[in-house]
Amino acid sequence: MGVAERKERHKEDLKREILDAAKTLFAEKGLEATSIRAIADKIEYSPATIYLYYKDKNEIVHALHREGFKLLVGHFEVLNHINHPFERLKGMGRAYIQFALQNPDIYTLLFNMEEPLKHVANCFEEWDEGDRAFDILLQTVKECQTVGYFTGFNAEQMSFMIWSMMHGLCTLRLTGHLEHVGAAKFSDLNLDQLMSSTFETFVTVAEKLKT
Amino acid sequence: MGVAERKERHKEDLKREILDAAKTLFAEKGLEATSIRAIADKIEYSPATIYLYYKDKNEIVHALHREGFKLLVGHFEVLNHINHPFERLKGMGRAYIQFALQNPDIYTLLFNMEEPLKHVANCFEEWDEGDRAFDILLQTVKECQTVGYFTGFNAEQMSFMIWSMMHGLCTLRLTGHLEHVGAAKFSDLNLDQLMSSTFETFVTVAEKLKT
DNA sequence: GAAAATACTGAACAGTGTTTAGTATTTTTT
DNA sequence: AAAAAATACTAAACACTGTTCAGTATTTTC
Repeated sequence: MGVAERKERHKEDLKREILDAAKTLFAEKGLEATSIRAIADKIEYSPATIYLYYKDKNEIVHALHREGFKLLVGHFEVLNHINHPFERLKGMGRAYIQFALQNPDIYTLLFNMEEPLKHVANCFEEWDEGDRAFDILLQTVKECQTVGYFTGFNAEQMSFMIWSMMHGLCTLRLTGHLEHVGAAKFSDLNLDQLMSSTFETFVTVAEKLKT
Repeated sequence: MGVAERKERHKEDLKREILDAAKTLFAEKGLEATSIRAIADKIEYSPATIYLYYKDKNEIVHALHREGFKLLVGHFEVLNHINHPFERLKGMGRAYIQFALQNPDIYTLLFNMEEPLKHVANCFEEWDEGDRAFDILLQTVKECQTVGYFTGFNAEQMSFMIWSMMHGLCTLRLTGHLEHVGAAKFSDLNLDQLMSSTFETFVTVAEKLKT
């Protein structure tokens, strides 16, 4: 049955090709501006062919959603060698910012859109990479508590607070709000510095709370 | 010239009517799902008429953008009577959350979209209500510093941090991410309670830092 | 060699934002 | 009062979108 396998492989290849084309166009022009026809053009198939491999556009978006989360978790996992939990937490913060700046559209897809998440909610069978990312944060916060950080706080709530702050910072940056307000208040600082210094402000807060 | 004035007034009325129809439909179905044709239907004019009063859809969105910021600033201004700055800051946090939950689509429009902000950047003549909202926050933080809060911190950076946290919290809530992760971690808490307690976590942090 | 399954596509449908040519109506000018 | 000009509005079209479906080659099975 080597023939069937080769065909199956080709089918998987094409599915991959569609996803890669979608990812490229998406990064170039954004989600809304990326049409099925444009994806079809890029892989040199007819638009209708796309629908033989993906149910609809949402399914493509969802596939990118899953890949995006894996990429983010990858950014976190390279920090595993850092023994001190608070140093690791700082590294995660910087990695999160870096991920958002390097993959602005994927970041928006992961955290600023409703639809892909709805799809995840309907997929019981598959492990949710998004929850895993939060678990990594939660675990790190708990470890920080064993060495005197965040004492007296609920770890889950503190993790939510940290995530909110990081997410808010990245989102305000990517939507241009940081640029808009920052230009008026910090004409000497560039935006990346402004993000960093806002993050470092939180780090200072956490260190002052240390017992 | 009474006739010309009456006509002018009618023209302003229709412009208002278009905006109100857009606002209603927008709140009902969201921005993407609100078409020019639907707005035209609601005010019982042809779609082309819309374009006699607004250059394009973006201009309608931008008009709603301006109104939204005024609404938010209004939420803040009712707190002016609170003398103690930190109590006022807490009130602002709760008002911000309330505003986001009561006007989810307007909130998204104000803080999670790029396009309306670009339009603002091109309008030099008009006072930007968005900057004013941030100024209110910044001023309050500075006042807090006079009574021992946030000592040793740069007020602008602290304000950015607070805004980021509040915005992140609201955005994660409105996109459904809080629901998604929260359901796994806090099955007993409802989402509004989860938002409140995350905010209160920050309040506790600020109080612990007080000198 | 005939039948069946596979892989793919052209054309269409219903929707979108937007433009343009044209039509009534009202106002101004002669 | 009649002609000209300005106003308010619209039907129809254009180019685009996601999506579906009938139909066509090609390949596999019998």
